[in-house]
Amino acid sequence: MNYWLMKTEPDVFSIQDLKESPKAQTDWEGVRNYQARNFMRDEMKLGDKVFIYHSSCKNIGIVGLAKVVKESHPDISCLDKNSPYFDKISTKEKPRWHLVTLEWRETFKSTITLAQLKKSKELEEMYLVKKGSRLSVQPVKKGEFDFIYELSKTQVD
DNA sequence: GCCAACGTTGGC
DNA sequence: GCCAACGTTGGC
Repeated sequence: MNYWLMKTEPDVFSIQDLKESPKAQTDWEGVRNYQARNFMRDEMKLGDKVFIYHSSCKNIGIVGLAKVVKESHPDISCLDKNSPYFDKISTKEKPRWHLVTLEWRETFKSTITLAQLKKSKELEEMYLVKKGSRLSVQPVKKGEFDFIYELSKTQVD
């Protein structure tokens, strides 16, 4: 079992949108960064747990939990001329981009804010809180996952 | 809206 | 293979 964190801009696709998707599942399309793609293509496995993180918004932070319900398959939005994620280099035979399918598990009672994560001694080594970290798909260590998940259960609004 | 940090592109 | 120019991310 591996643990991950995936960023999304809630104005584009929020955890509520995930929850309200058919079967509460969605193909995580639009990732256009090789390192992030490689995590999805090569390392994310069925049943892995994924923190959902809202970025570029009013209330930045981890908002809930999802799990991987389908491993790597092509991100066909890269072939769609009308998609904002269109990529002219990709072909049907060789799509450059791959994704996984996520299923909503829970939405935390309140957002675990980035500021809160940064203040936690236990998370000093977490990739997310390091300067200059921009990866939209990133691994989370088990200890970090457990600590944050515990926070989600104990904190009140 | 600003800007630091990072990634990508393309000329040489 | 280097690196300058440009584009993007994302917190503030």
